[in-house]
Amino acid sequence: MGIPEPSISADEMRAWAALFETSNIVQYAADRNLRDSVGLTLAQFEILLRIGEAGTDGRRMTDIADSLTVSRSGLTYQVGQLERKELVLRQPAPDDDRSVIAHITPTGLELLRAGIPGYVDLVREMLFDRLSHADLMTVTEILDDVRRQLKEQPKRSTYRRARRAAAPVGTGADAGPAAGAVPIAE
Amino acid sequence: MGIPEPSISADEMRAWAALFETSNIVQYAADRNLRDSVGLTLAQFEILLRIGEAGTDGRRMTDIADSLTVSRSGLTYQVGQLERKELVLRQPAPDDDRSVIAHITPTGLELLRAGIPGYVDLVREMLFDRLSHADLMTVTEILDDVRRQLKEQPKRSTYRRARRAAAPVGTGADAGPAAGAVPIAE
DNA sequence: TATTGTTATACTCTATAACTATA
DNA sequence: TATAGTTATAGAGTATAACAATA
Repeated sequence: MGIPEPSISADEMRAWAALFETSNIVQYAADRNLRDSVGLTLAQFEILLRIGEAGTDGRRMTDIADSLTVSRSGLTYQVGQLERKELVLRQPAPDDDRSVIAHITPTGLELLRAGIPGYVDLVREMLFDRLSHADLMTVTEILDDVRRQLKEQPKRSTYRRARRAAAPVGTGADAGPAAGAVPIAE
Repeated sequence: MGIPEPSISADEMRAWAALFETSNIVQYAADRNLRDSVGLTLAQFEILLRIGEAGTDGRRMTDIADSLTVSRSGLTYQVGQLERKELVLRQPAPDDDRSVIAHITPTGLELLRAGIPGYVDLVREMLFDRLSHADLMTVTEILDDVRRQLKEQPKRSTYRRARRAAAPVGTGADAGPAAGAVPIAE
């Protein structure tokens, strides 16, 4: 009863909680801010950013999906929203007739320019005004490396299978399996 | 045209992107994993974790909401889902008749124990197997500090007002305001 | 008056899988 | 066969504001 060893996983889960919550709090705030300032959700704004970054060349749909945490159909939906607002234009790719290239429109670019300063400011005020530049670089190096690794393999639309079958929600009777004590955190 | 100085904000936005994307990728994977293994979304599982951690005392709804990125009504909805599955039980608070305390049920505890190992493993494999323990501690210290600060003031259900009025989406004509060049990132 | 929590409505988004078309 | 993208549909989740009750 009760777990004595601080155990590695406790450290890890605190680290994960810090990452998780910090990221979510800022994302939430950015979402509210962007809805107010430019009428887009954070998800939409991030997509528009990706497309805008590509300049006049535009960007393939799959490319965009891979650079974000969005499914194909989810991206189709969101780009559809952007297109309805005339911030984006889809055109067939010249080299591969299966592909579609999304281009940013002048209106879209305008909106991007209107939204970016506030977005940058918000992230700075919430995150970076509380960090030394050294810490900033440290975190970036570490996380950027992890991110790069994570983006390599999963190839999007694949996901880890469960490693452990469990009661499918309602099966209220089966011997307690894994952990043995009330205190969570392990 | 084109932005010469790498500018602080470019560094910052890369740091933010690393945090943002890493967190999202892992959250997405954890969500899929938990749906498979215990039939809960990550959001629901996190709520159940909060309630489970509190043990027999249970936990006030507001308390839970404040420890997460959920609105009051959103929490009511999600706890309602958990209650329908009999993983949680709500009872009026003895000391404050406005408050409601959520308790975990034996079934809920069982499910928590079934789900935690896989969750911990996933986070470890995706995140911490790619980090030295020193880096782990560094990131935790830095982010934990930021998180603590962020959680103090915003007091939940408040949010920053937009700092800059902008075209409400469809106003396709007004002089380009803020930034001056195509390349985004500033 | 401020807080706690719930409800109601409308809407947005997501999951899933089927489907078309090209490589 | 595999990849690119869309569609359809059902369901889950969210935003907003109004509401009741207690502090």
